[in-house]
Formats: sequence, C-alpha cells, structure tokens
Amino acid sequence: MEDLKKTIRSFTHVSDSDMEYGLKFYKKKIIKKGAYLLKPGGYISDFYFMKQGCVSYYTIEDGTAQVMEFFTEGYFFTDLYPYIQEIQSESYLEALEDSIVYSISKKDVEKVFDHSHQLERFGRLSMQRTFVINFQRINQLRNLSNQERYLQLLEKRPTLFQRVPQYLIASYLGLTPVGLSKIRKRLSEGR
Amino acid sequence: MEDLKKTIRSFTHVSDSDMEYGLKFYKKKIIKKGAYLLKPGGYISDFYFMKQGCVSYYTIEDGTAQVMEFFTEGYFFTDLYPYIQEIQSESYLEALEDSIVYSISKKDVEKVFDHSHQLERFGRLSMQRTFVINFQRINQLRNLSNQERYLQLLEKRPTLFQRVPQYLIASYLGLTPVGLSKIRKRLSEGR
DNA sequence: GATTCTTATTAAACTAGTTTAATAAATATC
DNA sequence: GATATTTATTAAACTAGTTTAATAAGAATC
Repeated sequence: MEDLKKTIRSFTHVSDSDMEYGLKFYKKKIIKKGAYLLKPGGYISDFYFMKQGCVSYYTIEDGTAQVMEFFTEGYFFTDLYPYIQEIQSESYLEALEDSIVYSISKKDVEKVFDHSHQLERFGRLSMQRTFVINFQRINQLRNLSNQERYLQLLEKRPTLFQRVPQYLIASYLGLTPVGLSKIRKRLSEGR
Repeated sequence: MEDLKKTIRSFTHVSDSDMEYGLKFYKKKIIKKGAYLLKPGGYISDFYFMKQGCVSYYTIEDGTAQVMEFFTEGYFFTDLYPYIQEIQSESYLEALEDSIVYSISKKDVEKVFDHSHQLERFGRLSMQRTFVINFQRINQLRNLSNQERYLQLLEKRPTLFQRVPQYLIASYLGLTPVGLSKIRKRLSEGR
C-alpha cells in the first residue's frame, strides 16, 4: 500500500502511527474486466483507491451510458452522493480492465477520522481537491466547445485513448459517437 | 450571527466553546449594490457567509460575463480555486443588491481548524456539501437540455427571477439572452 | 411626462451538433 | 484464416442553439 500512503501524504503530513492506524482498515480487492463494484439499486458503503486499472463511472439515460468519469491509477473514488446520503445508487462502477483497488468502509472512514485529526484533515483536503476538479469540469462544460474539450482531454489524459473505446470517451465528453467522429474528421482536415 | 451559527450546526455538532472561539474571527461587512468583493488580478483571502443580499460570481470571456453562481442568503462562498492556491483570481464577486456578509480570513480559518476538531469536521462536511452541489450541476449540464435546466432553476430558485436581470440568468444557464428568450417563447406557446 | 438608457424580444441567416441508417474497419471467436 | 461481432466513420435530414441587427418594452433621470 505504498502508493496509497504516498498519495495521502501528498495532501498533508500524517504521522507514522496515525498512518498505520488508518491503513489497517484498507482491504485489497481485485476486479476482473467487465465486473461491477456497483450497480443501480445497490448501496455503496466503500471508498476506493485505484491501485491499478480503470473503472468507468456511469449512469444509463434513455438506454445509453452517460460516462461521468474514468478512474485510473491514483484516483480516490466512490459514488459520493448516495455514499453520503446512504441511499440507493443510480450508477454503475464497472471495470474496463482487470483492476486492483484498496477499499475502506464508510464506518471505518469515520472511525479513522474520529481517531486522527491529521487524517480528518486529509479527508477535508481531498474533498477540496475534488471540489477543484469538479469546478474546472463545470467551467470546461460551460466555456469550452466540444472540440476544445476533446483536445484538452487528449492533452491531459492521452493514455485514456489507448485504454477506452471511443464511444465511451464521446459519452464522457457529452456527445454522441457520431459527433466525436465529426470533430476528429474536422481536426484531421486541419480546421 | 445567529443564522451563521445555525447554519454551521446544521452540518455537525459544535460545542458552545468551540463555536464561540470560531465566531469571534468573523467580521460583518456591508457591500453596496454594484460594489465588488473581488476583481480579476486581486487575491482572495476571505471566506464569506451571505447574511442578506445577492452576489454574482462571474468571469469575463470574450467581452461577456459568464455567471458561475448567484450567492444568496445562507450560502458560504469564496473564489475557492485561487483561495486554495493563493494565486491571482480571474473572477468577479459583485453585489447585485445591497448585501451583508460575514467574512473570515484564510489564516483565521486555519487557526480555527487547528484549534477545533469539530470545526475542522464542519469544514470537511461543508466541502462535501459543495461537492454534491457541483456534482449535480455537472450532471445537469451533461444530461439536461437548456430548456430543462431553465425549468429546474425556475422551480428551485424562483425568487432569483425577481432579483436578477434575465440576461445574467441566461449566462448562468450557459446561453445567450436571445437563446433564453426563445426558450421562454417556446414554453409560453406550450411546446 | 419626455428622454435616455437598459433590458427583452423577434427575425433571418448560420452552425455545431443531433438522429437514423448504411458502410467500413478493427477485434474476437470458432 | 473465415466469420461474427463490435466499434468507428460517413451521409443526409433535422434541430436547438448561435450571431447580428432591428425593434419593443421597462426603468431611471432630468
């Protein structure tokens, strides 16, 4: 769990004893390609850290997948809204590759935060980080064209395009496979 | 500062002594309509609580305002990204009405969080709340049509339409004044 | 209360996407 | 390596927005 430890410490100082206390609640979990961590109607009570692999986070709207996010190495993730509210989820968490995650239950997260002020701070700061990412996402959705968002994704997460089928990337960008194909054509013609 | 106290306690339990410690750092501030709490190039070091009034949060892109949010009664707000990163802001915080806010400096927030585990928890939970709001915003931007988003805003924050000019609401919804006008026409014709 | 300034609507031409369907290319399976 | 299946591209018709410009309506000011 070295990279989990490293990632936590990239947020804030955590003493060895607090770290040891926190990490002992994490469990290693292997998910085969095509398997689900979560399906609609299920309850999500775990928080995950992606050690290796790729999980897509999506809902089905009118019969087609709406991809919210691709979680890859180093991501903390869960389906936060139902996780917080303790209600049924409406989303899927599906492995797009054989993946390894570390999981911790909500109860244990709370235990850890109660026990360690330092780790509660990590919790706050990682939430803050997530805020910033979402905030930038909103600005991108509002201020950039689909073409610009495609180019930005290509720049920021180039490996995604080797790992994930294009129609899922189209969905992530908020358009249809046909729409993305048109954009790519337009770009290849230098317009 | 009763409503500030009440709002904080709606997140988590805070003892009287911790609350008293925290609240003493807040300063009351009155902003006249048209005045700014923040302009591009400025540094934002305060966190605000809106006691009464309305502040618009926007950037200027290609000469027109892009409204991110309208902060009204009960909102905690700042320009979080530059606040966290301690970099220059690119945004405006402008009072659309005479407003009363309570402000606390970043240094004092940190002092409060150091002193009180309970208030650090409030910080984490309010960040979590903000996450959820932003998350829902992203889903709305992705999955709803402009018309649906207009109707949803009308339902959730009806008073906004009496307080704020329509072209700013258009901007908030991510469209032009002409576009919003068309949507309203379409709806009034029952389509 | 007339004038000025701001805000909202309408019209017309345009654009970047959509949908549906057909085809082509790539990948997996027997 | 042929066949079936999945994924990507292309075409054509359509749609919900855009831009620019003119007009109308409302609010503020003298």
